[in-house]
This record gives sequence, C-alpha cells and structure tokens, in this order.
Amino acid sequence: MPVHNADIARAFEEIADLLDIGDANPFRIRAYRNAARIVGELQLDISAALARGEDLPKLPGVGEDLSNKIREIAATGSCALLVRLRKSFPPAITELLRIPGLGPKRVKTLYHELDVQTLEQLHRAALDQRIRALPGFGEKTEANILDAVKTRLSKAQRFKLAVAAQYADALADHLRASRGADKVVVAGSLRRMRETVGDIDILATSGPGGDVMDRFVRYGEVKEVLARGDTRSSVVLKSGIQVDLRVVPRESYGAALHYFTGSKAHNIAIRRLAQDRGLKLNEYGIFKGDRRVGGDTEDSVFAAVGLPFIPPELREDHGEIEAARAGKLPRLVEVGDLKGDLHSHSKWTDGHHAIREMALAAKAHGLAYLAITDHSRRLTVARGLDPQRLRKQMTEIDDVAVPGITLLKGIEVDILEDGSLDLPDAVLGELDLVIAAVHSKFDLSRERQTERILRALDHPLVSMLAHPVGRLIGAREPYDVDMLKIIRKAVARGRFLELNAHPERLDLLDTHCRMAKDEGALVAINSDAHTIQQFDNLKYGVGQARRGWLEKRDVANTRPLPELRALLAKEKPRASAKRA
DNA sequence: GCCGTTTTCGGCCCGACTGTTTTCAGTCG
Repeated sequence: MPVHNADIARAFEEIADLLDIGDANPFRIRAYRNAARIVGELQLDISAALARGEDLPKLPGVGEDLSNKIREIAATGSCALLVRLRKSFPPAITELLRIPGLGPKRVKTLYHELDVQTLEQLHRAALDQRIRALPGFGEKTEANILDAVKTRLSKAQRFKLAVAAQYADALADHLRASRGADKVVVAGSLRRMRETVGDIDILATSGPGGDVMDRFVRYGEVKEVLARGDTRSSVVLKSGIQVDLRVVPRESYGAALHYFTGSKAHNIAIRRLAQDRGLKLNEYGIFKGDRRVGGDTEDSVFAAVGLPFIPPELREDHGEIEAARAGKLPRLVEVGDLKGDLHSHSKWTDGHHAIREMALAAKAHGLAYLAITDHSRRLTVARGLDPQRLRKQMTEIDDVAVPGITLLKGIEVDILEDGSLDLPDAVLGELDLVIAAVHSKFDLSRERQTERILRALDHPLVSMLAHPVGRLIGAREPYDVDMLKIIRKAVARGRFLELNAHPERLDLLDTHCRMAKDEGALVAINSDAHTIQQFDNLKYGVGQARRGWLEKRDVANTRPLPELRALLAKEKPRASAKRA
C-alpha cells in the first residue's frame, strides 16, 4: 500500500495535536504543523520519489529530524514518535480539538479530570453537567461545548465558492448601507477564490459612531451571534455558514485587508519579512517602533517589505513571495481576456436553451466565439447525439447567425472504458472541435483510468480533454489518474486541457493548472454552460486558473478566433487531408 | 523542531473576544 503525501501530513498533524495536549514546546508543535502543510501541498509524490532512489528535496522548515521522519513514514506508514505519543493519550482524543472552544489545555483537563476521550463521552459529560465544575470552565462554557458537539455530530461542512459568494455579496450590500460605513469588502478565502470556503470574512472601514456592527448582528439572515465586539463579531447565518466581520479605521484599510485575506501561511511569511526589516505588521498598519509608517493600502504593505503587489489568489505561501522578490510574479489571466468559450450545451441534449439563445448570451458576456458541444449517444440520460442527430445539429448551427459571435461545431464525446470514442471518426471529422470526456466507470484503477485517457488523447481527432479528474465538489471524489502523464500527453499531442468553470467541478484543480503551466500545456477555461445564466461561471474558472498561476498566454481561449482555429488545425493534422 | 552577513543559542506573527476571573488564560483567526 503506497504512502501518500496526505498520509505523511496526517501523521504530522496527529503528532502536533498530541504534543499540543502534552504541553510540548509550542514552536516544536508549530514545526510539525508547518511540515504537515508543506508535505500536504507538495506536488512531488514523496514515497514514489524515494522509491525511485531520489532524495527528498529541501523543504522550508523541514530540517534533518523531520526529513528522517518523512522517510520513516514513507517507508513504514508510521513513525516511532507517533506510536509513542499514542500510548500517552487515547488516539481519539485529537477529535476533541476539532470542537470550537476546545484547545489543548481544556482537552487535557477534560481527559485528566473526567476521563473524557471521545466526542460521545464529551457529549455525555456535558449533558451530565460535570464539565461546569472543572477549573477554568463554567456553565456557559459547558453549554457552548454541548452545542458544538451536537452540530459536530450532525456534521460540519465547507461551502462551495459560488454558494458562499452569494451569501457574502448580499450581506456586504446590506452592510454598505450602514451609518459611517466607508468600504465594505469580502476578504478571506473567498477573495483568494478557493474552491470551497469554511467561513465568510468581511472587512469594513468606518469612522467613529458608525453602526456597521449593529447592522451586522441584527441582519435578518443571522441565526446565532457567536461573538460581539467593537472591532470583531462572528455570526452563523441560517444557511449554517459562519461570517466574521472586522471593522477598522479608514487608515488601516490596506493592512487589515491584507491580514484578513490571508492565507495564514502567507501572512506569517510576510510578517517575518517585516520583522527582518525592524518593522511590525498587524491589521492596523505597519509600524516602526511606535510610529505608523504605512498600511492604508495593500500596496503599502507589500512595499514596506520590499515586494510588489501580490494578487490574492496567489497568497498561499506557495512560492509567491520568492517570485515577487525575484520580479517573476505571473501576470494572471483575467475574465476580460477570454475571447470565447469552448464547451456549452443546448436543448439538443441536457441544456435548457436553444442554440440561438446560448449564442446571444455568450455574446452578451463579451465572447467572440462559442462552441456548441452537446453530449454523445452513450449518455442516454442526456439524450446524447448519434451521428444522425449530430449532423442535423450541425445544419442548425450553420443556420443560426448571430452577428458578432461565431459558433463552432463541437461535441463532448464520451471516452469509453477502453479509451475509444463514442462516435465514429467520420462524423467527428466534420466538426470544428472534439472534446473527449469520461462519464462512466469512475472507479477504474489508476493505471487503467490513466491508460484510458491517454488513449483518447492519442486519437487524432480529439482537441481537448474535459474536466480531467471528474470530481464533483463535496459529492464525488476525483477519479484516480496520473495527472502528470496526462498533461505530458496533452503537450506532446497538442491537446488542450479543460478548466471546467462549473462551480461544482472547477476541474483542472489549481495544483494541476500549475503543473500544466510548468509542462507547457494549453488550458481552456470553459463554462460548460447548460443555461444562458451559466456563462457567469467563467469568473470562477478564471479564479481557479489564477490560483494555478495561469497567464493569458497559458489559456487557449484568450486567443482571437483565427489564432484558435490555427491551434486546432495545427494540433490536429486531420479532417481535410484525411478525407482527401 | 528550525534557523542564522548581526546569532550554533535564543529567538520563533500578532491581536480580539469570551468566560471565568479579579488580572488573565484559553482559544481563535
């Protein structure tokens, strides 16, 4: 059984948790948490690399000791320290740390005084009112614990970006009408365009005497107020999502926005840089001694540590600080760069609108070309097209003339289990582009699934691979594939990789975008629109692309139509020549 | 546990809110 990076990361997290409960040196604990994060986000498959005889790369914050532990876990699946720690505390106890309000100190007390080891025992202890008598606990704390355990036992969740954005935008609008409110902006992981968010962070600036905080906690959607202060409050909305609001003076806007946008790892790295320069950075500004030297804008925060502005999507401490210092930040792709959309559906299969309506909507979104790519026959639930209906559809596309936008004839053709395509070459050859997609047999082994897709990419008529890992966020796991092999095949054969912008897909993943860029692949950011409204989703695809460091030149559909056609033709020596 | 043209020892990001306390520990982001 191979040990994945995630397994190593999980082992380090558990060590950190157990050390935490055991009152270890906080900086030692931090070292393990840092290593867990670094390993968990690493592209390189560690155990595979070690198995090939390669050495571990130098990882920041991972020294000799932790490197040895990584090797140990990669080889054995565990490590001696973890085994030893598990003997000093019951292993399930780390679950208790996930309860909001419970940290290592309280968990330790609960364990020593009440022998609480599991969520169920915690629940029982709270119901029996045994917790309130403990030192440092009280009735209120006990009630909060009981509440938190109940929701935990039901389930905690993350929200999809597009869903959270709806709640956030509505609430931000509500707050903008506050007395004294100046700026109201959504920050946090939403601003960084993460595919899911755990909570919503909103920042407001206000002069004295404003009522932003009052309006916030009295907002009609609020189910519960978790905390209420002058500068910070937290609420839970009826939808279950938590929202934190921070209010700062106007001059602190930039420092607060930077701080509140995160990520945490990025913030820590930037604060270290500030420290190195004898500066102190907090959410109120940049300080030299007691003197405030900046912080009104985010630019001033970066400038204080000698860096250019770093776009929010890059702020994960994934090399953006080093790139900024070297003047090598990417110029990230923007929504306005998109000239067309290469994946959409119509009433012919499972779309909801006619081809003409889709064309008008795409044009209204500023696009110059749109590919109609309905499903192929195997997808019977979508009334997939057989060659006959596909040819009929081509005729209709020829007849639909919407000035200002060009329609391309395409298909989203199923990749069958053996890697062959669901329609004959003859009809595929008549199209402008062919998107190949996996819609069945998601659970093939990594080897077979990868081979299946590689074979499809080798097919001379294929232009692009749709939603490469096939996951549905929160609903279906990605299929197991060797993405590096797939990306390299796409490069070798001149195929595009899709970044499907549908909020439930966002597939390519951000990490795969970066891999694709490094390998020189071309990505196409497509809406996969099934309705005229869904062209709006392109912004989420662009957000994901930006998280993956993609620039305009990395994205195929930023090209004007003639260039795109040339790419499609060049990379597919086919059709006319073949039929001749 | 990591790290270093000011350091191989002594630092390690920084502040807000809650609840239980009478001045602050614990937790969170």
